[in-house]
Amino acid sequence: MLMAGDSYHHGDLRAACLRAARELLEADGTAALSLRAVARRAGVSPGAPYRHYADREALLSAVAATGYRELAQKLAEAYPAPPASPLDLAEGAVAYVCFALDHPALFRVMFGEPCDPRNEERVAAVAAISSGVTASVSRAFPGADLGALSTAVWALVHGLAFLYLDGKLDASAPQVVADNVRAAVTALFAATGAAAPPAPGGSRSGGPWEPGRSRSRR
Amino acid sequence: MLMAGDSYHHGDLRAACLRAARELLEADGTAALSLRAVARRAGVSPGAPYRHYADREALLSAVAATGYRELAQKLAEAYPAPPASPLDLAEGAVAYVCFALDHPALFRVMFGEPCDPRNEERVAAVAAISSGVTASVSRAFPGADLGALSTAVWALVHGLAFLYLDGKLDASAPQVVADNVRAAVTALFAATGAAAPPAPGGSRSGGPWEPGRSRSRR
DNA sequence: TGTACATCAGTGAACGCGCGTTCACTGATGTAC
DNA sequence: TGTACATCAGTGAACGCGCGTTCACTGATGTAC
Repeated sequence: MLMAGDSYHHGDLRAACLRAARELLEADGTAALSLRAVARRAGVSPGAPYRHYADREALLSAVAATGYRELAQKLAEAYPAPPASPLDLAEGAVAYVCFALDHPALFRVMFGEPCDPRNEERVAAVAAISSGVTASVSRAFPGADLGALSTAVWALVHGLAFLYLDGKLDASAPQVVADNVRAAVTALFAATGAAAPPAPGGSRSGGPWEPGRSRSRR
Repeated sequence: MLMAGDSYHHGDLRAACLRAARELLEADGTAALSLRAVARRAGVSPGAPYRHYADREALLSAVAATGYRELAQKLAEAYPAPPASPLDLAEGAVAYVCFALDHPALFRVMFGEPCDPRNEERVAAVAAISSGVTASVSRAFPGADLGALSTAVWALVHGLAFLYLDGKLDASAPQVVADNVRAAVTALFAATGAAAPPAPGGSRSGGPWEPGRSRSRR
């Protein structure tokens, strides 16, 4: 009878490898994850992971998939209950960028190297993010060219994440990042018109985001 | 007396290493560039590059710098003589994405891994791109919150490049990419108002980009 | 112009390393009777 | 319940590899006189 953490041989080495890989990424901050290091960390011989993963690439894809799922989760949490306005998208952007900065090495595994398109788990997890973005955009901008606009919004957010990750933008403090991400998203919308519902008593164009009016974040 | 390609010892090994590195990136398509491979390709012993680069990291930064400069060049070429409208930004986006797809491995060296912020050449080359974007944005959107909007535009374009590079978006044909990039950028502007100068006789919102009206590209 | 010398770019062998992957094996677990 | 067997997760040693980097050296080039 299997029990978590106390089972047949090692137990669930498949999951243990994923955990070890994630820990290594957090600890060493490097995206150069090796199978041997994972095995070592999982307390297992170098050959053991091959019982569960065909090769290094397969493990990497599985790790990436856990990251995609976690990111999707964070995005879902970032929106207020019915996500409805363009400004809600800014909160999604903040969540996306924060995820990247909280897990830089993982993020690079997810997006920083060519990925194996034949790994179904991976493809499915990415599709979930993509369709989540599309759903949010469709509610924030009813009637827009959904495909093109979703692509643009995802790209905007994704690009912000990478630029922060690379140190191309000031990522010195989480609050600074959050404010600047909101400002960037807002500026893009503000520059081109007045998509957002008018703020009570506030002009929206070009001004900095007012922290006092911050949206529903936990 | 030094002459190009016929000089003191090897000649200009510093430049030859850069060339070899670029060739390897193009040929092998991998961003895992090794000093030894570069030396081999340059027809020189493994230790030779150390006369010109302190270590692998230094060579990588120098390679990245050539990439930044080349990208800046391409961006400059993408704009019509006085870049003035938001739609011109779409052409810049197309150029940026095309550069990434034309040089995927190089692009990943430039942006796909943590970069050494103490390499001055590298920092300067990045700053050139950043300020180029800012200049264009300031002309396309006079009066906007320049800092935030430039960040947003760069991020948008940068994110598009990465999503295409990762296969997250359909990159099957250059023309498809160009059209979709224009559509994405246009959709973002269109969704939020009417920033672009009205096209003669054309509604702008949500529709696909009309190829016949293509902007000044060479 | 010729000679002696200093410089320094490139050589090639060597170092120690960690890697991915294979493979015959062992031994714990589950199962058939 | 007990025994014989089949399964298969994990072992540990080994393979061949390419890597970054060092180092004493050599020999072509430039320079001082």
